[in-house]
Amino acid sequence: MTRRVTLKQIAQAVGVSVMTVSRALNNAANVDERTRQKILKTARRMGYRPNHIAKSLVLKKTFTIGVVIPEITHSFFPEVIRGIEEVAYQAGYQIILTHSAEDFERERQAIETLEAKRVDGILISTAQTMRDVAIYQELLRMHYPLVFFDRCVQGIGASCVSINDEESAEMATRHLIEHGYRKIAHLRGPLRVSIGKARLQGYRKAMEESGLRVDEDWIVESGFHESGGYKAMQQLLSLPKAKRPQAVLAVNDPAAFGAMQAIFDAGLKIPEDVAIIGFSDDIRAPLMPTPLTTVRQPAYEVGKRAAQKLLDIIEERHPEEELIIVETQLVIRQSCGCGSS
Amino acid sequence: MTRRVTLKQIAQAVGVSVMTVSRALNNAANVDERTRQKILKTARRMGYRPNHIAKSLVLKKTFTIGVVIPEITHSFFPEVIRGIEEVAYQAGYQIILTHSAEDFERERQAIETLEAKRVDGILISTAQTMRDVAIYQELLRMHYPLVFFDRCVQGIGASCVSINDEESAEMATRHLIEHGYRKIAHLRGPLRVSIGKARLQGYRKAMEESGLRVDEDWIVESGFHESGGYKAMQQLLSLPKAKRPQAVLAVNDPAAFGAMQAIFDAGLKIPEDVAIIGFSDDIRAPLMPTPLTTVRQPAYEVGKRAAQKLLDIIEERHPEEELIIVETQLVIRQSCGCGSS
DNA sequence: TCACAAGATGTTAACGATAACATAGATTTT
DNA sequence: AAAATCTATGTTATCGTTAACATCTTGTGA
Repeated sequence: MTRRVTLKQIAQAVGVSVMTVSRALNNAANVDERTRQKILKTARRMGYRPNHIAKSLVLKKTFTIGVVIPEITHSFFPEVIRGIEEVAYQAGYQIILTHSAEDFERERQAIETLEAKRVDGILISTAQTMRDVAIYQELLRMHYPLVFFDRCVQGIGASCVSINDEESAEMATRHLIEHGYRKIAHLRGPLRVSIGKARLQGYRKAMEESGLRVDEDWIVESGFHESGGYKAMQQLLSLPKAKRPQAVLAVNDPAAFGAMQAIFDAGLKIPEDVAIIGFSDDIRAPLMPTPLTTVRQPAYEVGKRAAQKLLDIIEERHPEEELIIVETQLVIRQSCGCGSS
Repeated sequence: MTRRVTLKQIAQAVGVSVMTVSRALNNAANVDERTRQKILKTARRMGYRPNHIAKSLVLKKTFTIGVVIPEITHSFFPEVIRGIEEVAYQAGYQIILTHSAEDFERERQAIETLEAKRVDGILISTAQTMRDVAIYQELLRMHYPLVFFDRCVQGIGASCVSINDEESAEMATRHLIEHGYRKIAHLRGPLRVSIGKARLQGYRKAMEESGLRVDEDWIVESGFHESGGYKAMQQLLSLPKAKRPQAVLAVNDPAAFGAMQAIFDAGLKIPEDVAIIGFSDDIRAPLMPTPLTTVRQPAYEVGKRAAQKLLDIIEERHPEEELIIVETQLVIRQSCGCGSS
């Protein structure tokens, strides 16, 4: 790369000290207007580009935040990123995006690199294979600004932005119960991931409070993807007829899509034979052969709130731990048994 | 933030010079094994985290690449990003993601910041409102590694990774012609964006070579979104019956979705009344009431190739200008008039 | 007219790391 | 055994910028 123009070179060209150039370019006070103009002109002429690396070194601030997501393709995260990016942009921050591909080791590496790059703070949605919380605790111990979003680790003192998973799952399950279904199954996510646990709890709570028995065979792990949903649903459909569920709450929409395919492949109908509700309001949800009733997660909003909270910590406005809940909404379509909307 | 441990502090603790610590931590030769072990142990105990900012300053290398995309939500770009991230990760690079929101001024700012942060190279997909190419030329003049992807600026000496837009549009148009349609319209993108221009050209070429007349009223700008596609299609449907097109090639899938809705809202049927082909193979394409025939763009592949090319330039393996074409594939479904596949 | 404030600019050190060269002591070569 | 080579380590300068303090001018009020 061509050697870059530095403050020193501009200083020499204009015939002033480096410090004066620095002051002029940073619009600091106490610089003679004529000197400033001359410096600005020369800087432009010479094609000067500020060096934020040097600046960061002395300021101990990079105006960069690190984002660690487990998954890019799933339509939820791009929306979250857009929210984060929007808030960061407004505040003059850049984002370094890293992708753990649901792999804990890769996530740990990502965090290490982000630390090495001295990002001003980190936003994390944990990987499915998360094993221990020591890395996060270490970050917190050093007072490294850290905010979890969507998939949180709670109880270690970090702020968290997520949706009210438990209540939402409860609400969705209640909706199925109101339709008159009694045998309701749940395709659950991994329990070490916060949303997996919370949604399962919400499901259980709704069943319990309605006095419905939960057969443990109705709770099957599906993971977050189509294929897992397909297999899990097959398993449910292979139960003896008396045990077979009339309705299913899926941990997210992709799992629901897989399950719908399995139901279809078994020659059954939705919602007549099996009703189903998903979670996400994936872009594809309204386009399914039977449009999918689902819990809409305002992903953009989650991203925005998470970034705002992180900046509040970084800039020491509201550094205290906080649990921010973004409200969901049950989007009723046909898969739950409701008439065409 | 807590004061960070530095090489100097480790050096003092162990009783050696800073340089020895640096060497030990970088696995350089000529460090006594016992000394190295002692240093490594002390570094770990003290919770040392390397400072890439300082490192970057002296090495003039950040192991970071900047990515500028015009749009995050559109399912194409998240996939591209995943490809970029994957290649970057393998090579030990991080990515700074910036989002121009289709705004030229914001894109210019993003590039400036990336330069200031001294990223080792930049990947760009230009904004729709692109006005002049001076910024890119400036980057190239300074030999700043730069690769365009998807929406390229050609003829200024930068490498570009994209799909064979023109040929693909030609192929898709031919397919419509083979179905026997004669009056074929095109919902085009903005002409200042490379894909807008190329796809239009491909359409024209196919029509011309088949000896079909192109009525200029058949070429309507739709932009890249549903709403634009909807409006553009309404415009086509309002043409006098004799001029009304029998088939449409849309510049991308979202535009096609909008158009399909307009056709549906006009009480017409796809493909019986109007056939349509899109471009992208959006995740929703197979789920449309009439599944959409479309040109599949291997987005992940585009991301990978772009990142690889950029790294080839950065690491001076293949710095020469190159036009990399990733092959598309016509995914035949029903909207073009083909029977159920 | 003198002391003092304010304005404009300069000087020095620091941020945390590495490159390049320097220097002891140990080991090999002839 | 002297010279040459290698090994382990240290010293100094540097990357590009800013903070903090120092200095020099000019203007101002008593």
